[in-house]
Amino acid sequence: MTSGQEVHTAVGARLRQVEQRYTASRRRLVDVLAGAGRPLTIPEILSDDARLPQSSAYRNLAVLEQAGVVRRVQVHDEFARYELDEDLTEHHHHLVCVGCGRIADYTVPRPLERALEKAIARVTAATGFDAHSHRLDLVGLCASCR
Amino acid sequence: MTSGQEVHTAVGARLRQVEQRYTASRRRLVDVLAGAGRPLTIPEILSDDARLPQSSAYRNLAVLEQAGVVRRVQVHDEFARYELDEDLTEHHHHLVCVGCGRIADYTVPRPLERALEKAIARVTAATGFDAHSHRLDLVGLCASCR
DNA sequence: CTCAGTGCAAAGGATTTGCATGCCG
DNA sequence: CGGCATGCAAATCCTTTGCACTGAG
Repeated sequence: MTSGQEVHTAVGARLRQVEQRYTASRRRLVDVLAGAGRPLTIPEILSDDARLPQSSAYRNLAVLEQAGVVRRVQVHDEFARYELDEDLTEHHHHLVCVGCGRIADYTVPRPLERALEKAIARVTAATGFDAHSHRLDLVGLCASCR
Repeated sequence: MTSGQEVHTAVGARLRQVEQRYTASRRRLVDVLAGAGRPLTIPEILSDDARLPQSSAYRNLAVLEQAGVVRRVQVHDEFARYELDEDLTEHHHHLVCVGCGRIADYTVPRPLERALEKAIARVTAATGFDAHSHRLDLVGLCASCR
């Protein structure tokens, strides 16, 4: 896990690469997401920092996504969710609770992760599909919804 | 892979379990999805069979989903997609092309699938999250978009 | 006859955009 | 100063719903 300061430095660099500024509200969005440790919906983000107007949140999250700073996570939920890019945090997957709709991060054992990557390489060779990344979600019930 | 006739029989049974009829338009939806071999968006489904009005398609897909006949697949796409439930087809995963937005089905080698299940069992034990199913998507570029 | 299913048109709701204003560079 | 970022409000667009009609049992 990188410190908050490092994250901001890295985010600033990425934004500059796509000729975007690292403004105060964008910084706030990054702060909220960095502090969550799980993908957040827009309503969650807005309630976390009341100074963020809805439309600016949507607009800035789109900019941040384009800059490779945040990632949009789509689930069966009605709301889209956002999280920091894995380069800024760590490679992980999601536990999707069908009871309460919450999403938690988790990481799989290193050996399995390696097996996944090997298998993905085989898929590329066999199908001609060039995989940039993979998503492994577990769908079920979290401890409090069981 | 089950034949078209078997699929209809199984679908009819599931609908009866939730006290729903297997009507002509529901049958058409199942036919379209069975013939696709990949998750389809509503526009794709509608253009495949012009006799399906939009609102009925949405409504019947919701019924079929509730009956466990179809599954809603959410991707970065703007449209939701639907596919037949895995019990009616076969356990598989998705190749998501970021170029054209298309989604293809694929299956991973049996040994990896077993490794996944073992790892999932460990996650359940360690975190208290009770996983009913898993999703493994590969995100990248398909052969024609490379 | 009764009631679920259908289809049209209108409503809903998350997300996007137009436009006037403020602020960074 | 010039142009991007902002914030409000209005528009978009996928999806859902109200309502009158049809058809199966």
